Amino acid sequence: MAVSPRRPKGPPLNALRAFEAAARHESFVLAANELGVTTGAISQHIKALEAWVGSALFVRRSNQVRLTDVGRSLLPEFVSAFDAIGRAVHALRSIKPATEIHIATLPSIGQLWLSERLAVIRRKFPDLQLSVTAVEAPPNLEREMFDLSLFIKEPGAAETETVLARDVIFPVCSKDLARRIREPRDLLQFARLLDLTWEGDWKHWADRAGLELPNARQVARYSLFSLALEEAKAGAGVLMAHAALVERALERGEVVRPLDLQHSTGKALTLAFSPNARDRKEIAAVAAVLTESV
Amino acid sequence: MAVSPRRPKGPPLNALRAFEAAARHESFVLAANELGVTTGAISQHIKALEAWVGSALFVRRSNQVRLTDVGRSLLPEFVSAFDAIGRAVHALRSIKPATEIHIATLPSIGQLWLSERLAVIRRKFPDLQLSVTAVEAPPNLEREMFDLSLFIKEPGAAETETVLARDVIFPVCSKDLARRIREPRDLLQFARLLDLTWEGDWKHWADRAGLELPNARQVARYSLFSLALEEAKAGAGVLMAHAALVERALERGEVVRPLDLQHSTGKALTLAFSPNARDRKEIAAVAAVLTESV
DNA sequence: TTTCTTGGGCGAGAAAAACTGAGCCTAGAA
DNA sequence: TTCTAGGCTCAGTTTTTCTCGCCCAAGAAA
Repeated sequence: MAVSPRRPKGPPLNALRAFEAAARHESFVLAANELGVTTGAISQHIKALEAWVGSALFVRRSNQVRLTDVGRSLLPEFVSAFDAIGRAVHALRSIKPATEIHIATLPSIGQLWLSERLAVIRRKFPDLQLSVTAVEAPPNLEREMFDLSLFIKEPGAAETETVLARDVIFPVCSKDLARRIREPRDLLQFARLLDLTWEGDWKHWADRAGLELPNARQVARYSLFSLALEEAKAGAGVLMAHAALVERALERGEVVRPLDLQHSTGKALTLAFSPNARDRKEIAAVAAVLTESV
Repeated sequence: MAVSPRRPKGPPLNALRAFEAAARHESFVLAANELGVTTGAISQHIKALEAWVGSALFVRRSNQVRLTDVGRSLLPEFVSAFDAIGRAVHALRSIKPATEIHIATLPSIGQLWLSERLAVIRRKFPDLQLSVTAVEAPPNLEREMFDLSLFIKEPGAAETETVLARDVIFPVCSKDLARRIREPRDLLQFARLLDLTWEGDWKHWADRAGLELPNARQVARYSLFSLALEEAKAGAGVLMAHAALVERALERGEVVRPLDLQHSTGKALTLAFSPNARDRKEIAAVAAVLTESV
């Protein structure tokens, strides 16, 4: 009889996780980003996994990776498996009262909306460690170790999300500039400021205003909304602003609304809860402060 | 705003797996055995995980570990999460035709029943790598990387299992001894041989035979059925045998049945399939040989 | 009682895995 | 044409994981 010394081993769990992330994003860079490692690490995990199965999971195309058909067919099973792990880990986390709360949000929301509310929360709950992580896209809260996330997005299921405010956009600029603006057409004399995250905002608002936008040179793009806002304060041009992000600047008079017309994007500033978060009193308390502060 | 450099990390996946196994068995030794590592490794994983949560998952009681209540409440979620992982990994494995087939079985079944059939299979499918792992208890085939398992057990769901033969027990001994046996009572003059795995066999058969077993000295226990069988061949006593395990020895006349009376244990020699195994032609072929050989 | 056995803890060192960083490559965009 | 984005590999390092040896306590056996 053939002796087989030990039980046959499965593939390394970390490689499976790397595969799941890479397959979901169909990109090593995004996967690496999600898992907080370099692409090299992902690449090696995938390679190890492919060696284990003896079959390619991705096709490498110089500039990008694509899932093979088998790879793609495997994906749903892996996604739900790691969702299950995520839920289990959340359950594990929730056996102790939270002393540290992790919030994920857009950089701009973090700086312009959350920041001052966070100060309130810290004052109210001095024992709580709050951490805010700026990420570009809403994380999967079943999976990742955030307790709350705050994004401007299409509202989803009510059990896991609370809508804080409808998302509304309108132009803002410095007082100086505003004096020279009477009607939408007047905006065109100034540079249009915009955040790369919301590239289409100007178009949406212009459509609503019946304004034709020349596809002009006169556009300044910023990778951060707050940068664009600073520029607007300084009179560099007109910024298409999201209400939640400029409420403070408007109150302070640092920028003004030259025109009343505003446009509802259909999205909303939305607070999302990780599994179990609603049942954990510290997290619920933080969420309550955020909700009531609107 | 508090800067939180990276995304909050979850606990190490391997620690979760260690917890799942340890919690399921409520024993570090068994968990270590299942995962193919030492207890020390398990111990460290658990410690790391407890540090991560900040709360005890097990209570250590010098001679054993017990799950805490919270630990126990977490278990089902972890079990199903790792089952999901197991299924995903099986799916992953099955994208390539099998070149290596792993079978789990009892040591005694491996030696006395499977061994010669394996030879047939090897002859028939020379390209196939067969590996047989001897384990004490039927592994969870959703989880572990076996393709087939072969055990004497209560038959379960028909989709994942095939019954090869009802489990029947009866006494066997050498020809010499058999000459001095006419009725059940005569057995008592000889040593009773038994395998630790089936400690209760003598009792069951004796009940059926209406025989009173003195709780005698005259019992020789072996950790391997095949050892006990060798002893029986040598005339050291009477062995309570399982039909499947002595069929060959009976054919060869190495042992004989001194009495006709046999007892059905209600269990069966059962071939179990891992997920997907039935759809993989190499595995199905191997299973067919085993099934037809009965 | 004493002794043995079993299951687990702890620490040091070894082994294995995972990660990073630099340099290279290609396709498509500017 | 050049630049950029996304990926690959390889070497070297860091981190994790594992083993090994020794200790301990409780319960079983003697």
